[in-house]
Amino acid sequence: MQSIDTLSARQREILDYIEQFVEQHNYPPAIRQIQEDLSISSTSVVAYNLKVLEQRGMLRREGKVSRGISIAKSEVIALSTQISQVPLLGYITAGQPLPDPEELSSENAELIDVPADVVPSSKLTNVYALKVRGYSMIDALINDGDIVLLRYQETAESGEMVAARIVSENAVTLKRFYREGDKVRLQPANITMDPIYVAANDVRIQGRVVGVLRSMM
Amino acid sequence: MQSIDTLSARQREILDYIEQFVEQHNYPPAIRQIQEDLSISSTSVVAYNLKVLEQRGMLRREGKVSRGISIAKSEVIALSTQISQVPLLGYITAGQPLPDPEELSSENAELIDVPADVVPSSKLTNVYALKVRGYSMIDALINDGDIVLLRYQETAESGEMVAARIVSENAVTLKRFYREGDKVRLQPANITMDPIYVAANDVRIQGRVVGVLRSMM
DNA sequence: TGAGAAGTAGAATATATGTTCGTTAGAACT
DNA sequence: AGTTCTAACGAACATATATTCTACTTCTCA
Repeated sequence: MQSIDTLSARQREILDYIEQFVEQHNYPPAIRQIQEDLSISSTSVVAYNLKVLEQRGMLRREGKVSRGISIAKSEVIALSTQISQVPLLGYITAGQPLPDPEELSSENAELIDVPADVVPSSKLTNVYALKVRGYSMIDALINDGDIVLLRYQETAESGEMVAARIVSENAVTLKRFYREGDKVRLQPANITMDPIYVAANDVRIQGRVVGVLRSMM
Repeated sequence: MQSIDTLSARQREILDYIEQFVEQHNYPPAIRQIQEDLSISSTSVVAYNLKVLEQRGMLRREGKVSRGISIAKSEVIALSTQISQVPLLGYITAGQPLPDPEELSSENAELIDVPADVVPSSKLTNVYALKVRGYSMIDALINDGDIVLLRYQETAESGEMVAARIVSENAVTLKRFYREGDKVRLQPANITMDPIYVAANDVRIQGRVVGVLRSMM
């Protein structure tokens, strides 16, 4: 047998063929199909090479099962690029209250993809998206048209960026949250700008900002 | 036969089973497997219902092929969530020149997912990503740690946001580009800030900003 | 209430498909 | 040259799997 990560030409050929076949048909090829399409003289040759490929971990096989071949790689892809989506529940503006995240489960909401680099799929529960309207969030480095990703939570730890509703002003704002006694300091993400201070009981946290997506197409 | 979009309980059960089976095994189930696991009395019952499901377009079958079942839906998913990734080529700071996008094809670069909502996969050619270091891009509403998506191009139309290198200052900046005679106006995305004017021949466009990803985990 | 449609049963049949096994041809090594 | 190992052959074999056919139940609706 060759060194651990070298595949013979034939093995690579077979692997590619399987990959392509699954892509096209959504089900795996039979050994005979591989044999014929690749002009291999005998099914046993295919079987032999499949065994090698399996030992190398390039694919998995289910014994005695017709077409019981699955490519390991495609599983990895399926895992790493698993469909991570959150519902886009509506708009966020300075003046309006946020849409009710109770509709999180609503099936009719549009879904948007969230790359794992922004929010790991493991932490995607209770996360929803809102589209920003207007320029009121510019001090949070968020522009008109941006999509903000919020995790629904009513409390926050100091330093987290939250969607905060200031009750007395009936305004929603995105700022970093710092609890300071019976007051709350709301600090713009833009470090060149000054914080504002609000009475703690005048602030309702509506969610934590976990990401921002901006398209400039 | 029932109305066009009504499936019998058994049909739905079978469909769900297949879906789940494929999910788990990466290859489709055999008719007998469906029969046994769902405690159906005969394979012909399964065959009958599969035929109905196929006529409804819920799945596709390849005649006489073992396990030649593929769920239509999974194809759609495969298409709509196609893997859209771009290479992360390095960092962008105010002082440093940009990494050479020639390495675009370099296979060793880390890849990051780009949701279609940010950049449609059809327009993803020549796009690469850079991670922002420092706070020099705040006037472009871009923070330390953000990931900017750039399409490589050396010219730009007025109004596009570009990565511009100001030669005399050896600085890179992200601004909206406006050509005004032999001068160039570079306008911060933050509309509350003032533009700067530079001689046209002092500006090198390094790419167009097509998106921004910000993670706040 | 009765006939046709939709669905279920059971068994037999045909074939699609994985596996086994004895051989052979080279390559690598002694 | 002899041994050993990988890779490839070809055919026979066993069985996994789809299909077919007939008969029987339920359901639907005029």
